[in-house]
Amino acid sequence: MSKKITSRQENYSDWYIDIVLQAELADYSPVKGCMVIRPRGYALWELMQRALDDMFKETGHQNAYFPLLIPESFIQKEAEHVEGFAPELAVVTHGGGEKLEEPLVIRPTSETIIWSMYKKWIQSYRDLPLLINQWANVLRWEKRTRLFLRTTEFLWQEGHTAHADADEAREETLRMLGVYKTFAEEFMAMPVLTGKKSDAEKFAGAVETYAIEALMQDRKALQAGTSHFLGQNFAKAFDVTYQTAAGELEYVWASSWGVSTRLVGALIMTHSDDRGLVLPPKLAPTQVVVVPIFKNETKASVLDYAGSFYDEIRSEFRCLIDKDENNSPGWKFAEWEMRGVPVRVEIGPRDMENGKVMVVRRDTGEKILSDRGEAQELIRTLITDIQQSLFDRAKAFQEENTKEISSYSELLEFFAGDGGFAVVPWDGEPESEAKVKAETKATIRVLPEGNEEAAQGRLCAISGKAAQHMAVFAKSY
RNA sequence: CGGGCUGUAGCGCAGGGGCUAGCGCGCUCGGUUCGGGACCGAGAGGUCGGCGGUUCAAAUCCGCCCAGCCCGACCA
Repeated sequence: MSKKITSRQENYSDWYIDIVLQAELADYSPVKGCMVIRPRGYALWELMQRALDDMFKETGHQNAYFPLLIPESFIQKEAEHVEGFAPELAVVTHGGGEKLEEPLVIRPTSETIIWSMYKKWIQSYRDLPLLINQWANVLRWEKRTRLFLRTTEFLWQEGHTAHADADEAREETLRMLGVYKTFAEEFMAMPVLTGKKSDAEKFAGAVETYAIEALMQDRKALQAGTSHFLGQNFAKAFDVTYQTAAGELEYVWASSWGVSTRLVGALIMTHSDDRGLVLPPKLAPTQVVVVPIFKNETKASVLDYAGSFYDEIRSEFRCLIDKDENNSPGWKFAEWEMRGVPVRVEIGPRDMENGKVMVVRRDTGEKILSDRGEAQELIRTLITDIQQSLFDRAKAFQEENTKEISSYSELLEFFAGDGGFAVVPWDGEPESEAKVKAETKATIRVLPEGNEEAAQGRLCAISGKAAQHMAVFAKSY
């Protein structure tokens, strides 16, 4: 046992960090709060990017790239936006050895620079909608950072759309929220709640913020993606108007939406176990690893048998064959489990003689002795099964840890214990929300669709007044 | 940014004013092994996180700084 992963029970934070470092997903950089995404982690991100990017293209978006540096004055044009971001900005004051006339901000998000350009590009209703996405890095000076979950610099995509009317912009906001939900559930096998954020939690500069929220294994919520209806806030701040068919000048309506490398952290915390990373097959950089088991006398023949099997399946699956001669099979099993490869195929002399291969699934540890001729189909089935069963397991966990609450004492008790998602009738008052935060550390994660109707006739669990919403509270990352 | 803990070989740690800084794992070479983290032998690898101070002498004592973890404040 050379590598040890702290158990989740012993220390959930240490467990998470152990996995990130030992599975070689990322490493600390010399700069505080920053991280190096290593090839194994970046491969995961690339697969996420590919799936998301396809979905963005299918919904009519185009990619573009806007600059890293933003004039400081731009950030200040939208009042709430300035206030929201001021504490976490990094500012460039010098360039080429000289002090700059106007400092440049390293983008914390790109609304301002994008809307300064949209002003140039939009004149007529014929220019709308404008549906642009960019893949980029952003920088936010975070006080407390954690690998993938909150880093000073991170990678993300940000979609920025401009529309002729409010309904269309709202529709876009919700469409992309739906894209995120689909991606989270179908690719990451991570069930999410969707809904609107309370005012306290919404994006600085947005009219409405929507989010997907997932429940991690420690029963804390993680905001995994956000989609904002920006109203005309940025259009007004940057004076972006268009002429309608009737010849009137109107401000443009906007949405923006993003997901980041935080998704990698979400993925780890949703499925992994005390042996290491567990990855859903759709996003696993390596889906199948073939481990030949041989002695000196059997080496050539086993490698030949295992190698030909590997050659047969490699066109269908992302796979590797581990021919290393220095590590024992047991070491390799543990290592590939730690790295989260969904399916392992063990092939030794016995299998070779009997025309078999041993197929092992990472999520359950189940070993299946298969005829060699049937193994590829078995793996195909397992890949689908594992994807589904990871989702089912996570979904069951989410449901087990979601509780409807009606009284304040019950709420306190819930968050003093294991916690999870608490579905709570809420009067809609910021004071009630703040009280819960102060006394339990739990915040409103989302106001799910249809929550107002569900709250009718109920009393706020915090104030006792008439409830306006059924709010989902949780402690969060 | 406040409180606590930590920083010595790639990783995990021991040492705690004095002569050549150790141990386990890993790494390199040779050999034997190989169906759940193998073994033998020989090696390589260190400005003791950084800077400054005290001292005849600092990994060790003092100060400042940097980084990491935990708690808090803050955080689309």
